[in-house]
Amino acid sequence: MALKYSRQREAIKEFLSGRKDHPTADAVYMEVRREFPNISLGTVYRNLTLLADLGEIARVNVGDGVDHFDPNTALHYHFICRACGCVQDLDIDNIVNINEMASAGFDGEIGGNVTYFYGICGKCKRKQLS
Amino acid sequence: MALKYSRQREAIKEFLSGRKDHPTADAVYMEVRREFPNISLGTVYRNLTLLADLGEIARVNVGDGVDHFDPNTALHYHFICRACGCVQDLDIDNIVNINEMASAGFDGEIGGNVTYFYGICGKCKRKQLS
DNA sequence: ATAAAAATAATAATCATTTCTATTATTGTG
DNA sequence: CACAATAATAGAAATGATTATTATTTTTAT
Repeated sequence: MALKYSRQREAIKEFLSGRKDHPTADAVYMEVRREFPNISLGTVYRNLTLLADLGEIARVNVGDGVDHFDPNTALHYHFICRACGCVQDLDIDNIVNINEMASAGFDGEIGGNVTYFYGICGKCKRKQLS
Repeated sequence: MALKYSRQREAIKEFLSGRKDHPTADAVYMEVRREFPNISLGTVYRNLTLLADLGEIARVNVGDGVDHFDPNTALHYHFICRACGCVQDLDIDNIVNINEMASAGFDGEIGGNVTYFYGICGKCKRKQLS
């Protein structure tokens, strides 16, 4: 099944590429709908899954029950605010090799890890003080 | 709303305490049903949530779309097999302080992190070789 | 221009989980 | 022990995210 161009898919990719807030499928739907008023949610889901499978975007599971999508496919870590639920990128320069640590004394093979951090984001922290 | 005893809740707690395989709510339901043939799935969910809120068990999100439950509430890490989906405990002795690393240059407050490892478990690895 | 194949919109289905409600079980007090 | 207050239950319906289905529309190679 050779890939065929679709304006909807381009719009989804285009929208996502300008985002740093890791939108959900529904958030993508809401926005792309302004350009394509009768795009269906199913189309959004199908294309997000396709793009993720192609490796053009990343699906991010931060444990809040909803999938988020990230135009940045490079390895990096995420922070999730317990107060507002926002998802932000973290810039950890020292990449610790926790995979090797975990491999010690384990009889299987560790291929990777998923790590996310949670707490209170800067905005919510400032709001609490006032 | 003061807590009241319930035989169903005891059975759920009892069953879970003897497990190392991190069962899902449905798996708990299937087993406890042998003792309480008409326990409802809703009761299982409600009690698992209650026990987790009380801190007597832990809810484990390993990114497979289903919640798992763990009688071990102490800090430890999990491994998920990409082949069979099993969830195992990992024994990492050196606990790296990645929270502090992530905090560097971040304007919010990091309270914790969720980390899980994935790969091929020992059993599946051996199966692949044969 | 056209026909094959892929993508779409709209809708129905699925799956995990939560909520609702009438009934049952637990428990503190007389 | 009886009994009333209230928490917990079973069963069923509801919810929310996601996937599947299908008839129609787009894309694209010839």
